[in-house]
Amino acid sequence: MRSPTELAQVFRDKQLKLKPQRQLLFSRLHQNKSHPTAESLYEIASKQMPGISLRTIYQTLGELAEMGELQLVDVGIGATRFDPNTGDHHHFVCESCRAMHDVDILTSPKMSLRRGGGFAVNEVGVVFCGRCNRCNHKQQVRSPESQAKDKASN
Amino acid sequence: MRSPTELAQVFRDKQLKLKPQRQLLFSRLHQNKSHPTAESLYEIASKQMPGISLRTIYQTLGELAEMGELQLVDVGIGATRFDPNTGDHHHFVCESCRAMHDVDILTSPKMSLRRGGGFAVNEVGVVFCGRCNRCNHKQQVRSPESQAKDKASN
DNA sequence: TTTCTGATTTGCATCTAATGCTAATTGACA
DNA sequence: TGTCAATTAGCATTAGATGCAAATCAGAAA
Ligand SMILES: [Mn+2]
Ligand SMILES: [Mn+2]
Ligand SMILES: [Zn+2]
Ligand SMILES: [Zn+2]
Repeated sequence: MRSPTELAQVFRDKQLKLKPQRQLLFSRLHQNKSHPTAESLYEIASKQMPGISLRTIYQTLGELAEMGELQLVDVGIGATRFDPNTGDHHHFVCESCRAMHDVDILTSPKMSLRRGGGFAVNEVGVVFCGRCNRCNHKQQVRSPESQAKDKASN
Repeated sequence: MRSPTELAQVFRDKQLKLKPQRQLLFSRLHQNKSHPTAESLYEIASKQMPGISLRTIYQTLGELAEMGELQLVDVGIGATRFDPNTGDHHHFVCESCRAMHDVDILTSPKMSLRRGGGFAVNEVGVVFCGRCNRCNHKQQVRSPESQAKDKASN
């Protein structure tokens, strides 16, 4: 995803308004490696802009995704994650704390794309599911509630 | 997944009752390659047993999954799919009609398992997303409503 | 065969994640 | 400064799924 300033330019060029809500999200997303959900961004954004609407978060994230600035990652467990890293990579997700980490691509794009038994393949997603080091050490499985609070970042 | 008769035995051994609802689902699931959702199984089962509850479908599918007789496949688009094929394989899903097809494993298990940047990986899921041949031919994108009706099978 | 009892089913409430809708607000430009 | 389309925010609604408790029933025991 481009830098907040570059994005601002893009938005201006498209006659889109530069509301503070957007600018805030641009900055919270830029170089964010935490793979946040809409809700987690909402919590973070609310600290700096109390009263911001969750609806706006969804709205803006949707726009950015449509513009190709964000990648949507849905691993089938919990909510959709938003990833400003639009490069070709995959993900590991901890089934205990739900933290998500990048996994640099292992499968050669050649092998993965354009093969699927004779179908037109647009996208290949690889998800590694397991336990992160941190969760592996503490024995306890943490409650889904406490998990949500992990991904503060940026 | 085992055959209906084998499953019946397993259930008896565990002092679980052999209700007709279960037997019906056993038979609708056995060797079913359509990767049905709970709802689609509900529709199918309702034809033979009007009045069967969707809650029971979810219940029974959950039990079978917990017993390792079914594989849950969640591709992040639409509902969870249930797969009686518990072998090591992956999936192609058509983003137009949502049909799901098996993709025989391409990644060597060695390469995929036990690698993810230093995490304990339990499972690797590969999802190919695109358009199936049928949808590729007809231009039109079909409505999500009409799509649901494809997966009649067994 | 009848009785008894815990397993099962079912309907309904509830939940999470997300989207639809619309009135109120506001940035940008004339 | 006024205008107006873009944007926001609040609320309703949806899809998919699970929690809960009363009613039902398979099958062991008598
Ligand atoms: Mn990533
Ligand atoms: Mn399969
Ligand atoms: Zn973890
Ligand atoms: Zn298709």
